[in-house]
Amino acid sequence: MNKKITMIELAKIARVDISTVSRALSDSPVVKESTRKRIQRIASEVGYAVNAPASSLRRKSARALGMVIPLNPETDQTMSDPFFLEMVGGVSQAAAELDYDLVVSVPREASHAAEQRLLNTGRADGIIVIGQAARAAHLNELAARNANIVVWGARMKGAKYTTVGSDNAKGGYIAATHLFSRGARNILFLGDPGLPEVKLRYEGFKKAHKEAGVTHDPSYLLRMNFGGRTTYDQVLEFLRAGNRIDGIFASSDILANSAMHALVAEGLSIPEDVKVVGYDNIGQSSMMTPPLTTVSQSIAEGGRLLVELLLAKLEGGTANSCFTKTELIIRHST
Amino acid sequence: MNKKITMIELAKIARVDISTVSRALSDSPVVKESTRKRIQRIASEVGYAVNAPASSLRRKSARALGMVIPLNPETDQTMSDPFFLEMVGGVSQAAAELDYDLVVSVPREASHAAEQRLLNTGRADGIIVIGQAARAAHLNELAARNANIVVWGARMKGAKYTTVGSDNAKGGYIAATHLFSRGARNILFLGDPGLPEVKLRYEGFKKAHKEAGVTHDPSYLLRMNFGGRTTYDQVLEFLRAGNRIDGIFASSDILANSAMHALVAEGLSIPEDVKVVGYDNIGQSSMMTPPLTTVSQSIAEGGRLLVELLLAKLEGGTANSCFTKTELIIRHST
DNA sequence: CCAGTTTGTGCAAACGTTTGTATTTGGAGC
DNA sequence: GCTCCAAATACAAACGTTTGCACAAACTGG
Repeated sequence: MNKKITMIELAKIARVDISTVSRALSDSPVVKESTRKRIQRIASEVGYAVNAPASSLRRKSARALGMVIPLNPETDQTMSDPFFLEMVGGVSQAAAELDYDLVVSVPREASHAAEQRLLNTGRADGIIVIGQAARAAHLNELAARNANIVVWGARMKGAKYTTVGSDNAKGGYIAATHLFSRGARNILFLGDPGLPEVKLRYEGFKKAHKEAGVTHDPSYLLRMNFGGRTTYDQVLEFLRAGNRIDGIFASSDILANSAMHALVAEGLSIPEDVKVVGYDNIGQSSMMTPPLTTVSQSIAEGGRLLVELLLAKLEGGTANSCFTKTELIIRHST
Repeated sequence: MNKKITMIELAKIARVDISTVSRALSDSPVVKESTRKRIQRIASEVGYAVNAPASSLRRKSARALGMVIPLNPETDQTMSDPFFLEMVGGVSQAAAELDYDLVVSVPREASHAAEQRLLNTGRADGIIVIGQAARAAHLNELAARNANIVVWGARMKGAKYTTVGSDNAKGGYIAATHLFSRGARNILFLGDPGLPEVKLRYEGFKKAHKEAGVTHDPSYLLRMNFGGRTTYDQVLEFLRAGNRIDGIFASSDILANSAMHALVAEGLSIPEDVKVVGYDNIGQSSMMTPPLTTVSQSIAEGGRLLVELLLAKLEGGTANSCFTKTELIIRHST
């Protein structure tokens, strides 16, 4: 490391005071344009970069956002779920464009220690939490202390924090409606309605049934967590128990994929025998066999919104919870 | 934000000097055990956390690692490739366990500006770069300046930096050998040998052919980048041109998946007509139809190794490049 | 009981910025 | 040529830690 140059040395080179350098580098209008340009030129010539810790210390702001991705061992979601990971991409991009760094934390425990730490240590100015699930109480507690926090997920009653998420009820509704339009009448729902997001999807799903005059047998709900490890077996068992279906709505693409796998194993063809709709529109869904029709959550848009709302909060504004565009991506026409 | 408490106030409460508090919190053996315990207790009671920027400034170490995931627009790899993203998970976990924070950066341009910035601003003590591709020269330049940098990828001739990666040559070799053992003789290779990793995989692949006495027709190499967007069409075209194959070795699971898709479209069954082997063992590969036999890169292990080697470097040690366990995951027996 | 040693704490100086305030500089107006 | 004002720059005090050093207290052995 060619010994790092400091602002003081830069000031010496430019023959001005260090304070002028500081102001010049932050584009303060108070320093004369010619001086500013000159200092900036010198800075880039010698490869100077403002020391982040020092700057953060003095300004009491890290210009960094924390991103917390809680892996609830209970729901069996792992880092390999592309949904989570696409979210990292989206948020990272959005943060970078606004010149914020992103500190990622993947806590194992269910407490809100990770959030606390990021905020209390001053390493992040605000944090983005992906998924609330059983942690809503914790998050509320944090939010109550006026913490700058934005959450990806469904808006829950009484939640004190800002959320961004897809319109889950609408998502469930359009998925079911699509299946009806393709002739499906006996639709299996996959997911854990214990999670607020899934609950809303299920409700939208049922609402569509009611409106279409199709009865939904509650036993056509297969409870399973997001991990997808048990999906194949559960669906297989369901089919072998003699249940007849012509449609599946899975609350995530990963579940849909495993379910399709089970269908094929039972000799059913997709979409001729059974039509399948997923949720998320992860990158892989277009490459599945057959390409999966799914409800798009606009993960990239979500990432951008999360960052924007958080920054608005940091600047003292109020940020309202909002939905990302929730639409059906139709991948096979039958 | 209940106004953050500082070490000074903590010292007042504990009726000791701030320096003692500092030492106590960092588990210095020089402060008496009873005092240490007492201070730590008080700290956790009042919810005190050491201010990271101040600490970083003083210690000249951020206790944070940078992770750079360059998205080369040329090779069309996007954040949605689960491989990259699983890597984030692995590294993040490993870093957290060693009490380091992880600053993630996803630069768009091909320069090494992101690495520079993370290092120069002192926001990260060292950085992990995922993939080298066309950036080897940049990375060498950085490494030459004694930068603390560890790279995921194949070890390249003359590279000055430490690398961690799977044993690509071995991977290609065992993939081909497996296909032979299943009776395949006309194997199609998918990937871009312009990339060092893929080149090695291809060489191992050819070596296996030579040893098995099977001739490899160079036209059975379909050049394509990692994105996978064109794979389906390329494979389809290849088949429709009348080429007969009974095996495919794809240099990534994503490519393998699209290729399988094309095979099915041509009425070929897997693995009866064509046996397919992928590379990476991403989470989805076990859920494909049929489950994909693939060469495992041990991404989680890779993440751990990257972090460990980088920390070793930070502590002044020398870190030798190394391989992760590279093994075949057999998912269908035929 | 005193010198010498160990053990535990306190003092104070950094670390590299940012920013409120003071000071200089260079013009304009008279 | 002097005053006054604005524009541009310099001064200096923080920000919250860590750590070398000095110091005090408590032991040890002779």
